[in-house]
Amino acid sequence: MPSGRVPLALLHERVNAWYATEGRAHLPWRHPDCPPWGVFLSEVMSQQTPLARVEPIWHEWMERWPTPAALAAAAPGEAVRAWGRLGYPRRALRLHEAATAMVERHDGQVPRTPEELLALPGVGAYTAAAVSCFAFGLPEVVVDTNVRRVLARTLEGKAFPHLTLNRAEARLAAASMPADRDTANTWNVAVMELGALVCVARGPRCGDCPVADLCAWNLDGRPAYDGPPRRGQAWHGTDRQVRGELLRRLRDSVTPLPVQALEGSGDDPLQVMRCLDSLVADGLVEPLPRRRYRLPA
DNA sequence: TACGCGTGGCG
DNA sequence: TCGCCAAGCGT
Repeated sequence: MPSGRVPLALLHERVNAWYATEGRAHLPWRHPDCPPWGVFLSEVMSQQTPLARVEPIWHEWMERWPTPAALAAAAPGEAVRAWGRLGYPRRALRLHEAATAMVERHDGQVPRTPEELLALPGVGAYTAAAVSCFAFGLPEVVVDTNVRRVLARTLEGKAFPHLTLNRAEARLAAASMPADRDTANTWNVAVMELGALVCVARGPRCGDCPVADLCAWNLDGRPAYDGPPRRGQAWHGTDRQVRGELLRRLRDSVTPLPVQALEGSGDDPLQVMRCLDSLVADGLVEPLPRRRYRLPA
């Protein structure tokens, strides 16, 4: 439960002022001339992915596919190939599908409202709100992992939020929004940035924080996290690893690969074939006659 | 609601 | 070293 003791107006003022001087204004999708399509791309690419890895891929995509129509005209497999090692490659496929939907339903434009954005593949509550706000200036409630952590600490005095975003937390985020539209738009990006640069998960830099003297967690002596265990993500020997290796081989080949060239993608042959089937089912891989495979044309 | 989904860097 | 974490989404 929020303490109700943190003065929100002061919180907004401090965080927004901090962002004006310390925020990464050089990020290309934050440039005033960046089109909504560039913002849209950056948001999908940034899902569960550090920005440092996103930036070079973003530049390549914007040069190659500067509009939704340009991407929609390409083969989906080319989007998967250009995705490189960004991770979660289904996002590349969904971007291609979203671009197609923009051409068919939105006159080739990125839609403006959260409702329209939510209807696009690969767009959830966070991305819809972020694009509405950052590309079009609508004061939506933008809640990502950074915002959740900052609010958990400053308002609730906890080291980390719950494992999953629940209704009470969404209410808290909405209630913590500035009433003024311009202030709200800056707040959305500024509080995210504070979580990304200062109020980080491990080793928070409270000495550099503009609201350390208001933060319930800091004022309470930064008590350790005492909630349920935060489950890690298995990797070695998992389907994820095998799928990643299969896709890496297919990305690196200009021509279709025979199944023999893919068999060594894991230690368990049955697992490799199961993963290959799952990639086909996901639309990330296209099967050809004579047991050959390629990225979808 | 809980889980599966890539990849790589950092403490 | 190795587990944790990163501008989440779909089922």
